[in-house]
Amino acid sequence: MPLAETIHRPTLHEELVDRLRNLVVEDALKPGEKVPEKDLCEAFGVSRTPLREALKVLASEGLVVLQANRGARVATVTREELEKTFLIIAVLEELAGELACRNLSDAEIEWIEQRHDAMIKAYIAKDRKAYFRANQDIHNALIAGARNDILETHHRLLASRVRRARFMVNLSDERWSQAIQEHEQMMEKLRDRDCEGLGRLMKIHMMNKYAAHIRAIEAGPEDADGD
Amino acid sequence: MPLAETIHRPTLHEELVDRLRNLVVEDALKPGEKVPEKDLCEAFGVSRTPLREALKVLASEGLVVLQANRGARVATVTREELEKTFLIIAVLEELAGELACRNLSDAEIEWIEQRHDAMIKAYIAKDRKAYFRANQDIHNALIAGARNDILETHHRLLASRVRRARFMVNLSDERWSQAIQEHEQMMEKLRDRDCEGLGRLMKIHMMNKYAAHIRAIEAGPEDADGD
DNA sequence: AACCGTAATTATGAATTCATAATTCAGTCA
DNA sequence: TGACTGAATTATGAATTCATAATTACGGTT
Repeated sequence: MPLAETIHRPTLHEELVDRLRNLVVEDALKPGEKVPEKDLCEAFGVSRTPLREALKVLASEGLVVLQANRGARVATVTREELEKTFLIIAVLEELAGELACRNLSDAEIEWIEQRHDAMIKAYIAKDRKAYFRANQDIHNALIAGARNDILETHHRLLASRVRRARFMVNLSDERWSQAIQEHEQMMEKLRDRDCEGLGRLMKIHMMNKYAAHIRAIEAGPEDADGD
Repeated sequence: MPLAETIHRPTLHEELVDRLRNLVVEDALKPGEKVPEKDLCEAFGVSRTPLREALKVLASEGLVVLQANRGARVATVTREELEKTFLIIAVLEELAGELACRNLSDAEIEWIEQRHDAMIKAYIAKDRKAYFRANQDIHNALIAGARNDILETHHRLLASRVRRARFMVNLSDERWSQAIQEHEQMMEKLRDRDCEGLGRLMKIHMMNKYAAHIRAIEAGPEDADGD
């Protein structure tokens, strides 16, 4: 073990990338909205240079779109893009599940098991907030468990673009119970260290999540929180 | 059909992103090398502002690493990162193959078939340059055929990081003939529109490519061109 | 000669300034 | 009244400037 971890003092533009990304992901900046440099500079109390650098990075991540001489807009996600993105996320989660299943320690699986139990409790109590948190923890643990930071990065890039879509979907009772069942199966595979099986399930889980989302927006585009 | 396509005047920083990326991918800037802003500004005849914006983008793509107050270096790819990256590329190609197989028109498949024949001819003639070009065309056509620009983007991001590794590998006779066989099988699946089959093969093809590469660098790290 | 500390130099992060493209708005004319 | 023209305003792309961190060079000490 190294004596100490290298100290990391973030530069302004790095800080701004994070802050701006959060604004977008947390929906403080809504899709299609224009992002005037001046206002953001005032809001963050920085000059335009680091802010513009940050916008360039976010643009390369696809979170905002830059039009030359016309500034930045928060990227909108069309139904097509949503489908394209979900397909990719699904195969990345499949891979992540397979790798995580191989690499997670027993203690880590135990921790996931606990979060799983918490998720079930939240489901029974119909506590969507708690359910959502536990669900997030489990998925994050599985992605991180793959021990593949590049996979994690790309997963995060893709997920951030559809985050609103994923979590604003109106979680129907049917879908909710289906999701719970899928999670039960996933836990089983994980316990048994059936790695290919877990991967397959995670892919299916993601595709079902997408299908449920599409049904929700086709039915009516009012928002909600969700799975 | 629209009367005219929207004119796109690239900004300096966009232009620089492309140019710099090419320098890295084409190995004019070698891994680990420091990339001093001043020199590049002179080389490109621009001020530091757009160049720095471009470096931030390349850093977010992982092609260069930025150290605060210490400038940019071309990213080095460790063996671990190489493996992590290949795993992801493999599942993306699997997905791409499946989608391309469904979406490609007969005419497009015919075109790929022609490139495949050209590749075989190049193999028989032991013309590595021509082989390489045809091989690239085929892979690109399959990725593009997936009709998923987001998949294409992420594939490109990942591939650019390992491009040197992928194509500098010393292509052994054994591996070369194996690659040809794999391509034959892939063409067969494509002709039969066996989409899952093509996807599986493309994944395997990529993993074998990786394995061959590892064997090559374990054996001796002298460079060459290749499959 | 090797090592340490300090000053000079250089390179980088960030602010500011400048040039120009885009937008807004007032005024004109049909 | 409404659409068009063109000046005024605003916002953005890029260059320049400024401040500071990092590196190098130098000199003293042992």
